[in-house]
Amino acid sequence: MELLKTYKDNAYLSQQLATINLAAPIKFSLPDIEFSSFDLEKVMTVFSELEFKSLLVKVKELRDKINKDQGKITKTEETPAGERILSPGEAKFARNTQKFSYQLINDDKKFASFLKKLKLEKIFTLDTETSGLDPIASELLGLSFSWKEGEAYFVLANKKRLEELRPILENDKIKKCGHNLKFDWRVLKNQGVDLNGLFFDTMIASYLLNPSNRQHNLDSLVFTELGFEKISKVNLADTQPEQLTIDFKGLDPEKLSLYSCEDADFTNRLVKIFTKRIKAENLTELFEKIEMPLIPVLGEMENNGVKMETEPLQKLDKEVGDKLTKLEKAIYKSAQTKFNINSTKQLKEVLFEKLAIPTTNLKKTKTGFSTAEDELAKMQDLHPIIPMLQSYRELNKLQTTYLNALPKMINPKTGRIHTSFNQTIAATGRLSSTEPNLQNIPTRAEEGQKIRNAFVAERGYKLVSFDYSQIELRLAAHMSGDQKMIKAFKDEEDIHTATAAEINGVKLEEVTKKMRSEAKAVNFGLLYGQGPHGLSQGAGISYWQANEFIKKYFAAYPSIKKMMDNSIKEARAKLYAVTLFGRKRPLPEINSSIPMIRKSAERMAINTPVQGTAADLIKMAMVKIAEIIKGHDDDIRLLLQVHDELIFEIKTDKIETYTPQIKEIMQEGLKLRVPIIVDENIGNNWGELK
DNA sequence: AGACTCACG
DNA sequence: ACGTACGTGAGTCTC
Repeated sequence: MELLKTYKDNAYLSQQLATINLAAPIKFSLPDIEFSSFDLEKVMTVFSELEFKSLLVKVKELRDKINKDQGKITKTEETPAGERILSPGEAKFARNTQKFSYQLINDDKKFASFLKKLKLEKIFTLDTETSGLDPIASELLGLSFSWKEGEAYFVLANKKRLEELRPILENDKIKKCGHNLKFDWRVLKNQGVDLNGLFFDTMIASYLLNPSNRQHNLDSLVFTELGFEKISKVNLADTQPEQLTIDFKGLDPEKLSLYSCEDADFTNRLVKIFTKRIKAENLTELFEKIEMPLIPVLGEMENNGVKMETEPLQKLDKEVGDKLTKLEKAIYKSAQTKFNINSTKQLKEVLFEKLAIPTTNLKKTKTGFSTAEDELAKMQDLHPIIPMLQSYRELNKLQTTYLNALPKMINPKTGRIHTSFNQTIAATGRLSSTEPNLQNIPTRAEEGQKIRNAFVAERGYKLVSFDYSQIELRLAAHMSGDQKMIKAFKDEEDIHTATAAEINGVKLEEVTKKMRSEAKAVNFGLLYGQGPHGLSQGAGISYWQANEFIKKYFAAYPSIKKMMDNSIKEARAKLYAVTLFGRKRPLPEINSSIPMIRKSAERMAINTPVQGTAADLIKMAMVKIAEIIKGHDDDIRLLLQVHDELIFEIKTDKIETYTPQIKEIMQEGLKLRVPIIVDENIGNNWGELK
């Protein structure tokens, strides 16, 4: 293992080190060495690159925490210098002392003997190697297998071998483990092989065990759990750091085999560790019944993709471009200077210095007064430049984030957009979507709405959406057991109108538009643990009015208040928030002595059970729906999930067949004290679904 | 890399 | 006295 000579050897680490910039030293203790964070450069020679990187991450985490804390601690309190003892697991920087038996299977004889052994196994770990990271475009180079510690096999892929492996891969009685199995599932699916029996994904296990971590990559799990430093991909392929993707194609099979076998072997070891921990944390049901079965569902959605028409976007792009050019000119004229409107730094100078727009009541950021939309709205009448800036911002966002970006994401092979649905990112249990994010396509602004029109159904099909109506509020009503709110939902009242009637003490038919919109703001805000200030912003009313509103709200719905207090109490005792399905979110800061940090954790304790249960619920529905539409992908395909809605592409004459079944699954999957209502919409494009 | 802004539920 | 709503991803500028 290569130890670092000095940080100057490594541009990345050198930059990292420069950004640390600590005000006070942090002390570190390892079994055989003690050092302060000021001495990082001196001690770096005893670490390998990966060790040192992980150390830097820890130092930065601590620095951020200390900086955050310092701002809030009063003068009388001494700021404690950070001190931290690395846990044995972290300190256990095991060196390469282990023995491995890894085999490259690259001829018929070796393959026959390997296959014989594999056939004896009822559970194993596998990993696929491809020429790239996009499962659609990539070529399958090989598969590695492991079922015993220190032993693994790498099969160099060809058609014949894949055919012989097919019965095993497709047999759902034979359990498959892996790390990020969705990728392997998609790769094999595109080779015409159905990977069945997905049993244990270490990435998902790691996520369920610690959903606040955003990184669950294999290398760092192996390092922190087993103290082993895997061969780095970069070293393997001799790739330049600036190269984004690593092409394994043409790589020496021996090297690829070693790398892949290591992946399978160590994933297999992690399976053992995480299985115990999942069980100990009572996460088995959630893991086995929801998260694991969801993998092929998401894989299918990603493979399906969604069709996009580029012509309407190009037309819109031109319109928006013209408007932007005109706005730009008008803004320069109004400011009597040319500047970069996208630079908040320059914009601030223009607004607050050159044009001297008064800054009272404006929010501040770290670098001065904010120019965010909320703040611009406050200045709206003070200068004609403001409305132009607001339009500019809206249109510019539209153009850069959507109009320019989306057409580039159309896959040339399929003519469709294939997003990634990430299952291990959001701390509450929600999915997230990347490359591109199809969960934040505009809907509110009128111009933006047009972008949805470009997402279309294939000829002969329609897009059909199913969305849970007020799902989070219904869950809050159920979980709190609040009689008034339950009754409102049972009577199928408009919940915001009902709330407005309750807090204003008027009859339902006497509720004004204003009363309803205020009530709506409170209903939403309460799910976030909002205080009077936030509500006054959200509802456009004064602080004191907002304060009164909240008081009345809790008087009308006393059990909601009780539930919120209870959520905090429970989190304080257990140090985590929990959903109806047993998903846990650790909240270690719930007992912090620093009010701001503690309050923030308290809001998470209020919000997570509601948001997280809604996420569990729709995931469960997706799994069940996938079962009924399995094998009918010519008739119906699930394309998108947007937190409380599912969007399908259904053959026109099959819509009537599937709609009631899907609705039934979504509405009846979980029995609550209130009905769950699902609304459906049909259209030729996404814009028509409302 | 971090800050800011803004799109969605 | 203080700040002040939950959860995301992406584009752009600045250092």
